[in-house]
Amino acid sequence: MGATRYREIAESLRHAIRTGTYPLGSRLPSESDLATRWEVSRGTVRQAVALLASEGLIGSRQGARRVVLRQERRQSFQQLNSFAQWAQAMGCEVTSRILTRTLRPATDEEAERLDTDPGTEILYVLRLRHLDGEPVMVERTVYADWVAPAVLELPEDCVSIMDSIAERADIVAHYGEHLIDAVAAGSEDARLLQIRRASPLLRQRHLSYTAAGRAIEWTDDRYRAGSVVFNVMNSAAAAPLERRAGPDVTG
Amino acid sequence: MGATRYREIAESLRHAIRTGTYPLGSRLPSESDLATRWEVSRGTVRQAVALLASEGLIGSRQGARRVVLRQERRQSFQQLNSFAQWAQAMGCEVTSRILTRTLRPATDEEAERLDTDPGTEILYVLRLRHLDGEPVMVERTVYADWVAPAVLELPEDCVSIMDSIAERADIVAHYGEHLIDAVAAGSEDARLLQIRRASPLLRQRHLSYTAAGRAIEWTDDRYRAGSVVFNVMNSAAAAPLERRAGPDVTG
DNA sequence: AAGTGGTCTAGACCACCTA
DNA sequence: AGGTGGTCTAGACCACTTA
Repeated sequence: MGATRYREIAESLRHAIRTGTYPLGSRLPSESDLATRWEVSRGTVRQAVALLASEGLIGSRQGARRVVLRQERRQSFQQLNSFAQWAQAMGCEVTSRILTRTLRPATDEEAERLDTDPGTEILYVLRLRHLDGEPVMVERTVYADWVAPAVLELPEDCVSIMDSIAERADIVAHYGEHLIDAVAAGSEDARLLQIRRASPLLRQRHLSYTAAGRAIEWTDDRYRAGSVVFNVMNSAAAAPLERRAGPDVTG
Repeated sequence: MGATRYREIAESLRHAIRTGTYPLGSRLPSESDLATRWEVSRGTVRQAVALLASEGLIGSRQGARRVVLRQERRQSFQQLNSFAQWAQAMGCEVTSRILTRTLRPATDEEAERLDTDPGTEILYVLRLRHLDGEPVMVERTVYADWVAPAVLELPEDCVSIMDSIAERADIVAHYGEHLIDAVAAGSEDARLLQIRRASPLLRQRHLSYTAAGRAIEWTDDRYRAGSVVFNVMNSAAAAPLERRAGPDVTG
């Protein structure tokens, strides 16, 4: 996390927005104004404001000053990819328990997701996760063969598998792809989460991979309804999220 | 949609990625290489590749060539904000019916979302939407007072309200904020979607506003489970989506 | 009409990866 | 060690908004 000039400026602007120096709906100083104040070129100022725009904090239109759209910064990638990091940042007490760990050949779908050959030995993990003592999420993950040894070493109450394998085996997620939808609780889900069968669950399936593009894991996380909300901010300039048809859309 | 040099280059690269000139996992030419080929400066090439990166197509790390992460472009902002535009792009037949339109004072929550005073007269619309004849989504929207007249003029089978008011009244959404979670179907939901009460629904609440930051509408869309999946791609560099606690997380 | 953001150039130095 | 992306500069012209 290198400290650069444009990150400094961005952080200063973030702080000014959060503390009300530039209230919601107000206009930011012009680029040339900021460039003068910070004694940098206009290009560097543009890098700073582009960062804030990508965080959804400000919006812009040609010819008009930039406008403050929100006061709070969006959470980081780590917090989206890691349940533990997210929950800790929220100030919740997180506990987890690995219920089963099974080495077995990958199914065709798993092999495709993990970009490996069908039949490769992968590691399947079933895990139950709690917030402040309440069971909130069931996690079913398959880890790629080259990751499995590191995961097998971990204790069954390990709070964050991703953090642990980053530290011990230097396996770090750089990219993620997420599929979000709603499903009815199956009997295993219902038993573990202590809810009725067919209750609504928010499902987040995601694939993590390294900076080099190597797949690490493919996971199916199911949250009790009401426990979690996903939030996304977009604009005509940038739309990070897309909507897709589910399997049972007719046609 | 102005044609600029960097957009041209981006479109050309997108095409090359989609058609396999640069397959999944392969490396893109270097910036200086592209700059020479296109007879532009390196800065312009960087704008082009930044665009592709924001679409999730390519990833980058300092010192190494850019890598192809996916082949297909993410859908546009319009398609995320507009059910009709999304469905049409998918090749589905879309129909909609406005069931009720009611002018009434805004509740406190609605007033806050629409950034107006509690008690301001807003327009509440209940609408049922079909894909290929199947009821798929229930939409409950409140429109800001200044938008209401344009919406009241529309026929009850209007396919896209956002498109129509853009055309007739020049009211265009530029930004959106989305909250995604799962809920159980209420009795009205169940009746309209022809499913059982308490069935799982994927809920997308969203707020649209203009380029100037003025709130247009606040809506609660509920999809039949299995009909739609939200997809997001993120990286350590950019995380557009965040996870939030729901109302009934303990603590 | 003046101000502002959007686009573009032609350089430069550095940190990092790959061979 | 050479190549590559990340950062930064100091200009320029244009399209658009605002007063």
